[in-house]
Amino acid sequence: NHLSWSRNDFKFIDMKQSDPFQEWTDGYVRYIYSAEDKNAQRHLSGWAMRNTNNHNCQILKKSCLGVVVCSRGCTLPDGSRLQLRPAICDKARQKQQKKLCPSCHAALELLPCRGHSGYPVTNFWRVDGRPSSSRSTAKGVHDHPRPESKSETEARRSSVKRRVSSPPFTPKRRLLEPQVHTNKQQQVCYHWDRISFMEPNFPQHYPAFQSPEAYYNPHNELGEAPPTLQKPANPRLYMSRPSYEFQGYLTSPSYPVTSDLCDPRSASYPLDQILEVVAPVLGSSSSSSSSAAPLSSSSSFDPQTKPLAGWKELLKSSTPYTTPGVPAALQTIITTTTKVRQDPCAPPKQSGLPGCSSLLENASPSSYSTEVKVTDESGGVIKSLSFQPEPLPDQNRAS
DNA sequence: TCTTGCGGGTAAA
DNA sequence: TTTACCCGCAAGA
Repeated sequence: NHLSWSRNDFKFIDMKQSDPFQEWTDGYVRYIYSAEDKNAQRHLSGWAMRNTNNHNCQILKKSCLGVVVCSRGCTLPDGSRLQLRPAICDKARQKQQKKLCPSCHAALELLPCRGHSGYPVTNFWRVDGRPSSSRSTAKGVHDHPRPESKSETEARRSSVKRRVSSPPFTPKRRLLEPQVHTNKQQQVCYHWDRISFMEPNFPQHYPAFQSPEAYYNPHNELGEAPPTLQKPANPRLYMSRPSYEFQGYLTSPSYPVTSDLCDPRSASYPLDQILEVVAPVLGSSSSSSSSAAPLSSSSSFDPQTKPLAGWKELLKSSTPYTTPGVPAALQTIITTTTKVRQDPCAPPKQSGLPGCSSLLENASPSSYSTEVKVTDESGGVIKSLSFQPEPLPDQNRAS
């Protein structure tokens, strides 16, 4: 859906709008933040995201570490479950995993994130084309409960320091989010390849999965599917309940549940309400039926009733990269985009370009040759236009 | 002590 | 070539 991002890029730029900071991004979403946003400056995330070297000095890539849980799956005294934030540092994390569950003293277990085609969900950060903003792109749907947020972890640490003889740790949020699923359900929940996590009703069964963001109908203008996250297209727009915490962050406007939002041809979305149009376009069914799902307060979701075999059969017959409803001209942009680019990290003697940091600060169309491959955060080609001073190399090693 | 970001390097697809 | 991931380093909280 690079093209849809591209189009949204222009809208955002034109409208000079920014998103309120999203701490719990989930799904294939993208946000543009004001440069004044401290959380965005710190590349903050509620998820435990570690830095990943993508050999691209302009794009910071982070991948999710998952969540640390009790290996026995015990229930804390308050009825909640332990969901610790994995330490970011490898050594610290190893040390962390040697610790025991504060409740049942069983070993702790790290549930790795496998929400992006079997790999951890990734977040990409980069300075926006506008000098006063940055943007974040998330790829993948977290297939595990939320860990403690960073602020919670820090608060707990400082609390532990203050109170040497403190009672056993009970994460604050776990008090608020009793886990209603059984272990069997967890098994299902933790492996997204068994079910669709874009299933709108899913959060009703797993409160810890609640994301503050609106999920958008998994189809988009180009019909580009996430690499292998090929889930059956769900034509419905759905969103989770507003979070009961981090209200300061979650000031997203109320998202209109209209079929327009599901129509890739509609260009009338309020910009500050567009997060991302995601999705595997599987066949033609997804774009044609765009009935919006209401905020579901009841749930009929049952993994048992959605056998994977059915999904896979659907996937087999799907054509994820077809683009129903996409204006031909827009597709042409991609197919004709010149793939010549300069290496922004290359020494001046090779490229004649400034170094990475200065490039970010002084990015301008003149920094590149007349043929520029413009990519999104994940490295896909999104446009070949030149009016926007956005040097966007591949997310990975620019060579 | 831990987080964060950077970057060299390897391996697999 | 792309992507994931390992490792070490440095700066800073």
